[in-house]
Amino acid sequence: MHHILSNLRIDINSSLFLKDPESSPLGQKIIKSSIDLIDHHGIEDFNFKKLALEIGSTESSIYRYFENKHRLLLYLSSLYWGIIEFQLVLQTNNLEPGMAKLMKAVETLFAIPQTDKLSFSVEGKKLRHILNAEFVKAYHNKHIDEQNKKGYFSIYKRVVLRLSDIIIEVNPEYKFSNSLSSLIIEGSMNQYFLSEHFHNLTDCHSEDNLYVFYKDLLTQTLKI
Amino acid sequence: MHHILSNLRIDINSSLFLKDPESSPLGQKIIKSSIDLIDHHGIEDFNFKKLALEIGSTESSIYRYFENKHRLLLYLSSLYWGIIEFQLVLQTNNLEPGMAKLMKAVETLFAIPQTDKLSFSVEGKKLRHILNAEFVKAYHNKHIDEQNKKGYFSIYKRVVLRLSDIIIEVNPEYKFSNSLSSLIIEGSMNQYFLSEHFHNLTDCHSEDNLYVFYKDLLTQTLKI
DNA sequence: CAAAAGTAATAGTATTACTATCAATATAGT
DNA sequence: ACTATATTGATAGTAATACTATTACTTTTG
Repeated sequence: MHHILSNLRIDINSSLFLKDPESSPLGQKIIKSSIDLIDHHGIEDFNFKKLALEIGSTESSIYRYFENKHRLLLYLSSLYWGIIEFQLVLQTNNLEPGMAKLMKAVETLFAIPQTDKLSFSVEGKKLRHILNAEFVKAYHNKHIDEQNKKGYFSIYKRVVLRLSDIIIEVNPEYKFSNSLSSLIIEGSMNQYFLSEHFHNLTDCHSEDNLYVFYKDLLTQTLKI
Repeated sequence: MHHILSNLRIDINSSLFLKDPESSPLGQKIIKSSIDLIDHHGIEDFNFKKLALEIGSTESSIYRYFENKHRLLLYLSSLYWGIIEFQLVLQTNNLEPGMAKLMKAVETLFAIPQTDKLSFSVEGKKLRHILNAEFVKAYHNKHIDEQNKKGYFSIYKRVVLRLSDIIIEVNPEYKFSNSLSSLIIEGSMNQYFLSEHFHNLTDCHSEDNLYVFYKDLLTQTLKI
């Protein structure tokens, strides 16, 4: 039902899975190997048959953990945003409101999620790559409203709203904090994607460039 | 091979179709009805069987025009961006470089594509809705690099670069014009999407709000 | 009016996503 | 050690989808 990270727990909506993957070696292998496979071949070329082959199990066994691969992607997304949220809080909650805090938050949002204290082994770099490449597919889907109601995106939404709060602290007069927050977060995933596939549509080919781009954008936009 | 718009032609990459849909009544019905159906039910619930039923034809007949539904989506995307590009040029090429020109460009990018001078009937509002909802799926796909090489996204890319050029005119010192342009364009589609499905993650629930949000963002960011 | 092109009708294949059933194995409690 | 229970493996099968193939009918064109 949740991941333990030191003594902090990441609560993943339990209706995303049929059986908690953390609770067994097979479940843990499912998570670990699905990240490897999706990272390497993309979600479209990924299915439970291939995953079963990879971990030396069977399709039917995997179906006992997840209803389908889309739920698994939502699980991985929640895991990712849960770690990011934890890091965001950890890095910023003791800082004074202001641009320095906001930029610390932005930096944290792009950082590789720290997975070493998770109860099972997950490669943070691969997890981030999956999210950058595939997260849009997690919500651009015909069941979005129904799934949203069930809370499958709540961690992600909380992250957007937390960044929005930090924006508001910088400039309480600013009227578009939610839009700016979502623009920044969605935008960063998209800029990664562009850098990989439509190289000349972005100037940000490294985290550093993206950081500078956003720092300038935010500093100018939120000037009082 | 192209759409006639007064005397301007929108060249759509001819390898996107097997047989030009403009060239026959059936082809025109395919375009018109696919827009209606995708607009109404989304791309996931759309297939050539349903389309055939809708227009009183057969699956095999439709397959003579398009290899698959993804190509059809790419065709519709090219049609959309082609119209937008035309409008963008029309509205801005006689303006003096500067913020007024940039904001005119931004306004044009969100506007409903004018389809009345097209050689066949297409509802601009529906076409825009499809793009806002489904365009990400046109390029978040495992064949992206191969398709990009074939030029399936060239009109879209040209639009991003045109906006980037207008940004540069405002402030020639600005180092992130490509990123800013793609952020604006992708962002606007995303803000529409958020307004529809994750209401509280955006403050832009109308074109006017989005315009104000961007105007402020751009004015501040590009200040010399 | 004949040739050609375009379309309809029908059937069929391959793949994918998912379900059902039952046997084998491991684990836990007594 | 023995039984009940949970977990996984093995196998088969279903339904839907995306796409292909073939043939016949209809319309257009020279």
